[in-house]
Amino acid sequence: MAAVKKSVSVKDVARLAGVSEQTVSRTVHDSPSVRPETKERVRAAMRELGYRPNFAGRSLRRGKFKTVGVAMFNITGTGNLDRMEGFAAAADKHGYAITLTKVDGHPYTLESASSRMSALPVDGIVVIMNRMPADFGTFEPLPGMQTVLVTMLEHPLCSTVDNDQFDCSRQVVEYLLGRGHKTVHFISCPERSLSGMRREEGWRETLRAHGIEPPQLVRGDWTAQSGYAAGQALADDPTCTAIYASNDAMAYGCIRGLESRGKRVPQDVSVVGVDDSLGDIVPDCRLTTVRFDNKRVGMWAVDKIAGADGGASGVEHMLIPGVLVEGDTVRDLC
Amino acid sequence: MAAVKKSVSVKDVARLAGVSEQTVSRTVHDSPSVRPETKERVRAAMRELGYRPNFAGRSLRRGKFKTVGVAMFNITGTGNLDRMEGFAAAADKHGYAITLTKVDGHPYTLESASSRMSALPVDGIVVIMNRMPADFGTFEPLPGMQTVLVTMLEHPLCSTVDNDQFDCSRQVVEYLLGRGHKTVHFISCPERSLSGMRREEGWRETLRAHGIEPPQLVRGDWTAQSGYAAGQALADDPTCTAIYASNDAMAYGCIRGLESRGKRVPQDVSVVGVDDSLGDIVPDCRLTTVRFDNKRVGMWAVDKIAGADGGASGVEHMLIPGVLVEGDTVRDLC
DNA sequence: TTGCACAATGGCAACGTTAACATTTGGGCG
DNA sequence: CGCCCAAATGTTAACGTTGCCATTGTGCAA
Repeated sequence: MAAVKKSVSVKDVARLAGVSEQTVSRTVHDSPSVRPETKERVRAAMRELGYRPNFAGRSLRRGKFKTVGVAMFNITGTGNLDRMEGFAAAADKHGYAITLTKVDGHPYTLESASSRMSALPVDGIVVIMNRMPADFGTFEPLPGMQTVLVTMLEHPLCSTVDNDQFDCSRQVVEYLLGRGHKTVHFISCPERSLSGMRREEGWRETLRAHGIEPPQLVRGDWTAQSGYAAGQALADDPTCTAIYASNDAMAYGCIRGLESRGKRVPQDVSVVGVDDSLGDIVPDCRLTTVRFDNKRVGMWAVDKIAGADGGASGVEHMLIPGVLVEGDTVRDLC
Repeated sequence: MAAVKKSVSVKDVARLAGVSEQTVSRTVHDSPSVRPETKERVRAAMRELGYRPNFAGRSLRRGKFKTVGVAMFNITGTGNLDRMEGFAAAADKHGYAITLTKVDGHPYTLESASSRMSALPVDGIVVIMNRMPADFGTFEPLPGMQTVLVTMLEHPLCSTVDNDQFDCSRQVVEYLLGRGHKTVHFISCPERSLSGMRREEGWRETLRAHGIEPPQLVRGDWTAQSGYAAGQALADDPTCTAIYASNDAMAYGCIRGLESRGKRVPQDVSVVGVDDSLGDIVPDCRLTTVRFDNKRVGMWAVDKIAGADGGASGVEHMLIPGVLVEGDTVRDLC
């Protein structure tokens, strides 16, 4: 029993309620031009039959899906969870849904992400870029399909949004200089990371802007082990009183590396990380770090599409600053 | 120019190619009953007009969306990223898409997740449960809408899938006993966690199955700090040679707590965690832990829906075992 | 009483696609 | 030469919804 052979449509509800299909539709949309008692009768019929509006029929009629497609080359990545939180929140706000797709990265092109998504019921596309797509310069979004890229690079035809990596470094460097440190050493990341390179630029240029020649950087590979090695290497450098690491894992590794050489943090050396990813994992260390607002990045991207809602809005580029979170790993020399 | 007023339909392509709409449709689906040269002509027309099949029209006609809805109460949660990777991979395999929705947890009911999703273009629903919904016992899935719950609890009407938490503890306890430890101490988690409680049960029952009365457990709160305190507390217990912590953060905290009391890991005490979440964050410690296969959990859920593809498949319950990953934090006493 | 405005409801068509059935064409064979 | 079959293509209708316009009913002013 209760075996629903086929889905219930407005027609069925209309028949049961003894009204026209149009009146059912109007009731669904709570139009003021339906008498309350009629509405109630229709609603009762809907309940009895278990009516649920059919999305396909509706979209076909309206020519809109109220859905934003999110294309990712890699699902597992720092901050993706928070970004998704943002996607979902913004979509929710606009009455939109999110359709998620993993795009095969061979080739790693915006074109492949875009065409993959365009077969799905979406009104706009968000592409999360992890590295430089081969066609970044030449790509053009599908006509009528607003496309937002999550990247720090600016694109002439697509809006873009990302964390402000340069500003992140600026904040850290100025914070440390403001605490009386004469210079800031840097533990970098592999050169293929766009955001990491931008952090490096920010560190370098901010120091120069303060008339300080950046010291030799130590190259890391994102892991705590590489941070550990960097910490040991820097422990013997008497000019090194402040270290800025490209991520928290390296910062933590660095602290342990310094300790292994008899240096104490923050008494002897100050250390700052980026990412706020240590959370509750480490018991003995409240690291000073920069917290990015990936949720806001995600919201901005979806807002751009769902907020425009047809009205073609212009291309915009947004960089969202992080917030420096003070822990216990920086000493104030002043 | 190239301003696309309205979308191109089969009709437009048909006109340009000088064939019927049906032939266009057949070409799209690469039907063998269209002559190769005709196909080529149609394809050329599609390219020229930039034709993309309309999802709504297709779904309306077919009565299927080829989409699985994923409802989450909390997007940010351990393992969610891996699960999503699994959702996306399985969806891809079946030619399905994933629609993601965050469900407001007030009230925290399966009903609210289900009705939220049912307004969207989905053929089936996956609900990720983080805790016990108020209506778990009474919930019935919408007719014709296959519903899979990601939870360790079994439901009479919905298929379920999750990590096998009991087996995880069994593996850890038997591994430690097999290394000659006489008993295994346990750092638990807050009582509201379903999975945590199941780990606790597994620990207790496996010890009993080996004729060992479980020692007093130490209650933690998932944080490294609580693990640190637990480690300090257990450091003075001479019977404690092996500690099993409900997650990696507490395990790591515990190691540091033991060290602070002069105990060394693994020489004096062995420590095992769960989650494999330390990754590259910690420089000096390759923790023995249990790695869950959340990607497989996600794949199973979507497979169940997309794989059935209309043919109503029965209710199944799946628990996916984790894998014990040997690090350097367990001593073999044999 | 008539006309008119307005509220409530109904009828129809169209959105884009494709299943089912219908038609045309060409070729092989008796 | 006519018949039949198969391959290739065309025609029609329907999926569920809703915008547009038409119709009906009701109360009120002229």
